[in-house]
Amino acid sequence: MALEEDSPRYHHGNLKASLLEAAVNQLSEQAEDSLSLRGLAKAVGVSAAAVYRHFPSKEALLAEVAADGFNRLHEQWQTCLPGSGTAGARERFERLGQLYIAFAHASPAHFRLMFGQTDLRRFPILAEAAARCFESVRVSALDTVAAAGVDKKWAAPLANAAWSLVHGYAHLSLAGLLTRSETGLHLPPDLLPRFLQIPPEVTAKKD
Amino acid sequence: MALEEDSPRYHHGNLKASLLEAAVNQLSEQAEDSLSLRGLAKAVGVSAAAVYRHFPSKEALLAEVAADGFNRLHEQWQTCLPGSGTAGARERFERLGQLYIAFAHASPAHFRLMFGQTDLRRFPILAEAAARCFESVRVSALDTVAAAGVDKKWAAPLANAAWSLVHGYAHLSLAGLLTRSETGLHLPPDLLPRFLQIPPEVTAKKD
DNA sequence: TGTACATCAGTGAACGCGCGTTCACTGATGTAC
DNA sequence: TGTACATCAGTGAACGCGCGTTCACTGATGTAC
Repeated sequence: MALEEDSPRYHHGNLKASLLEAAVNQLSEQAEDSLSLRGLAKAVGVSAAAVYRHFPSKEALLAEVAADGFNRLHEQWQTCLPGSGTAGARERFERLGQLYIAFAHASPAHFRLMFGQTDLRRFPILAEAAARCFESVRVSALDTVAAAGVDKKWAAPLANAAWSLVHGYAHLSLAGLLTRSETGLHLPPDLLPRFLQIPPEVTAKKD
Repeated sequence: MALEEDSPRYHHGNLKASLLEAAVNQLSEQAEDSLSLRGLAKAVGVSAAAVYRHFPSKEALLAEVAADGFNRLHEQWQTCLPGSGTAGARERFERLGQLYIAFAHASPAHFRLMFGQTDLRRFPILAEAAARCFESVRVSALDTVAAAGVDKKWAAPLANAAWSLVHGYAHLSLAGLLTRSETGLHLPPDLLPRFLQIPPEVTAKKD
């Protein structure tokens, strides 16, 4: 299983993973709509036709790249899902949002690919990866609402509002449209407790 | 000045406006990245080369289409800018957001074009149209903060938060990712007073 | 351990397409006299 | 009012490009005997 990156062999051995990796790399440097199958194959040092051994179409490849993004996000979220660790429900929910924005800023084109191409959602591998992330948002919102003693019926609206805020912030700040502050996020403090209509001190620091 | 829509004449007479109109029409039916200069020319009944009498490039045309979107939005906003009318500052600010979301839902592809292609921002006609809209958001936030008796320094963070919320909501609901409610927007009620840390009743109904 | 063979991940050339853009041109318009 | 002419908004053919995809193929791999 000794893989030598440099030696060009007839059988690449790891082509599918390499293509996905190359795609993610290219997305850190160029816009998501300028990803080409041929360019990807070239980057990996393989003929364009070879791609079709591993993906039925360019779209299927893109769907897997997008799914990969959701999987990375979901993995980062493991540290702040209910039942995982030190902080309280509200802190975990806030951390979810912070990681979301951090991901978008770290990989803007990847982020846009994940949310831009609605028609890619028909590939199950993407739909499922995305659903797993969205479910995490909802679960965390429910957890937060429960921990705050708020009626459960507010969990879904809270999830929508918080997710919208975070998603919009990610999108607009990437586009350079928001005012800046020294601290990074230039938002009113304590938005979440206000969503929850609880004075900040009630739920603060309960670890 | 009698323009007959149907009769094909050698000189179109109104080609630039017709091209922009055709573009907006096509955006209501197809994705923003499938707009082609040739397709547009065909839709208007003119050769592709004729487009270059009115736009130096396809990008310039797209920039004008995006600018047109901002201009439409700005025009709709005239009824709810400070100094215009019946409602209070907070109601006007909320109305801004509602019109923003309504625009996005009415013309998803146009909306995405306006915010998606950051590199189009180098066309002054677009940059200026966009800046006019963004300025309205900031002015309205400032107005709202002032009317609520909140320190002016919160105007910018409020504008960012409210705009992010609305933009994210528009984007995510277009993608079909949010939970739905009968009333349309499925969000916690009275988000804005909570942003402002004012009990709803203080600023409600002051017309 | 050595050979035959099925499997399948690769190759490279080609297809056909639609695209943005350029070019030399043509024909309608409007103004000067 | 009629003619000459400059202007310029159109035409249609062509260029060159990069794209996704297909095809007949080749060569490496691993398994059966």
